[in-house]
Amino acid sequence: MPTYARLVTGASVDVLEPGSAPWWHAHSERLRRRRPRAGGLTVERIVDEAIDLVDAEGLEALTVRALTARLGTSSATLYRHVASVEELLVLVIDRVLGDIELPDPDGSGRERTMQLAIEFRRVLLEHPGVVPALRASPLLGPNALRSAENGLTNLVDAGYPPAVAIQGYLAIVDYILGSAFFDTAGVVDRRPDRVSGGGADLDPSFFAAQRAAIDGVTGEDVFRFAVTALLDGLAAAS
Amino acid sequence: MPTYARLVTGASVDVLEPGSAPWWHAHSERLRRRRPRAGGLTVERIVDEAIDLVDAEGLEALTVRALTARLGTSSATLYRHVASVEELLVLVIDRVLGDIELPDPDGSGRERTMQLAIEFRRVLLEHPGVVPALRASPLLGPNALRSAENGLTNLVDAGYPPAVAIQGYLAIVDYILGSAFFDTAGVVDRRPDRVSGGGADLDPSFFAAQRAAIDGVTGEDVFRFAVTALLDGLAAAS
DNA sequence: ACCTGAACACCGTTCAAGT
DNA sequence: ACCTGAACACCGTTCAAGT
Repeated sequence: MPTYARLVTGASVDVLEPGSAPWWHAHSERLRRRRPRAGGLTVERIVDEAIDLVDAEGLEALTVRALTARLGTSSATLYRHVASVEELLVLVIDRVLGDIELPDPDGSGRERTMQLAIEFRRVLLEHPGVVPALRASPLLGPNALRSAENGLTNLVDAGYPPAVAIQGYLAIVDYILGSAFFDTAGVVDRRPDRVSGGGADLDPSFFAAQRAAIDGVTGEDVFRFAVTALLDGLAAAS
Repeated sequence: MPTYARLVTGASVDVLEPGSAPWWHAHSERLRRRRPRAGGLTVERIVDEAIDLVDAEGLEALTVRALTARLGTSSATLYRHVASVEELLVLVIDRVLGDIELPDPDGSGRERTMQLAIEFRRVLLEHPGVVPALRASPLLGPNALRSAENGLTNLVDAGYPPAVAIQGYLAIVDYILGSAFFDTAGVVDRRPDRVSGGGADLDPSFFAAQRAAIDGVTGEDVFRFAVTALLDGLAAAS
């Protein structure tokens, strides 16, 4: 049984849910023990190539065969570095979240909250194809935790009592993810037969259409408006 | 070429994007022309069975073969009633949205807004497995439009200027969908090997875990809090 | 006129057999 | 010690052949 997880981390490990806290722990252990050969395949190269593929052709184009063809190996080889597609998606997500630049620490808590929200959204919209995978696992990777910690700190620094800060944080994150999720609908499917179809089959999403119909109201406008409203509501609840 | 769409609505129709406005138009035409035999398969039966299957075993269990086995026919038969799985999902979504009960018209605009939001969320959480399919197409089905119209009317009746009402509506809908989306993560995957695993592989999502960690703060609490905050922010922007 | 067995071109994943 | 061709058990979808 030469599955990767069994070989490297013991038979019990492939039971761990990819993206769970114990899985992340086992994963970092795994990476530490790696002694990659020059020119050989690495998890990093696999994840980078996967993101490029999804950005170019959408999530449904991310198949083991397509990815390994790009990497110049056979599909079976992938499984020496990654236990499953599910695991690959978990790594892709945290990699993307690593692009989030934390806000200038000199700003006020409220300014930093807005900055982080906009930056979070920016990163997600930069990789629309990846967005649906956000839900496939809890966001417990190192990059996810780094942003979460910063987000909570910003709200506490803004002066909200901890209980309010937590609720506000959860509400804002749900909103960021929800808005990114639905603002990227329709952008993601890049199957050639759709793109070349023209007209009706390129129908944007309902919400995008509504926004476009209202002069000057962009997804970004609604986003700033909503986050501001949430922050004001937070103040009222304190 | 006996594909359903070609047979009934003409060769150009199977180019229509399922869930788009022209597709919905063609679909209602199609249903009007149907003269179903007694005991025969109907789109309604297919959709009902699909929802039952997804509720019981999750979205990834919804395969043509599994569904037609439940319906007592062969997989090929499904394609006489539905053009593709994508189309089936569009019908499933609008069917679920049909469960939304519109708020008591005697309430104030603000009360109705909150009622509709909570009811929308309730329906989505009742069918956690279908939630990810919400993004697969624009929400332009008859039931989706019915709720959207009500939602906008409620905000206008609450006294917000139309421009504010629209932005508020979009923000609230994004939030409802986002919160349902992430609150149902982890609940959806009911593959037997996961459910029986116990412990680590049942890890709830990050946000659910955080909520559970804070005594008495439920997803519902955060939801009411966030919608209230958005409404208050709306008032401030008017 | 309706239904379907068998096939097609895909998936993710495994493993015996190569080097 | 690492890689991979070929296979396995699935997908969604099609269509010739049945009734």
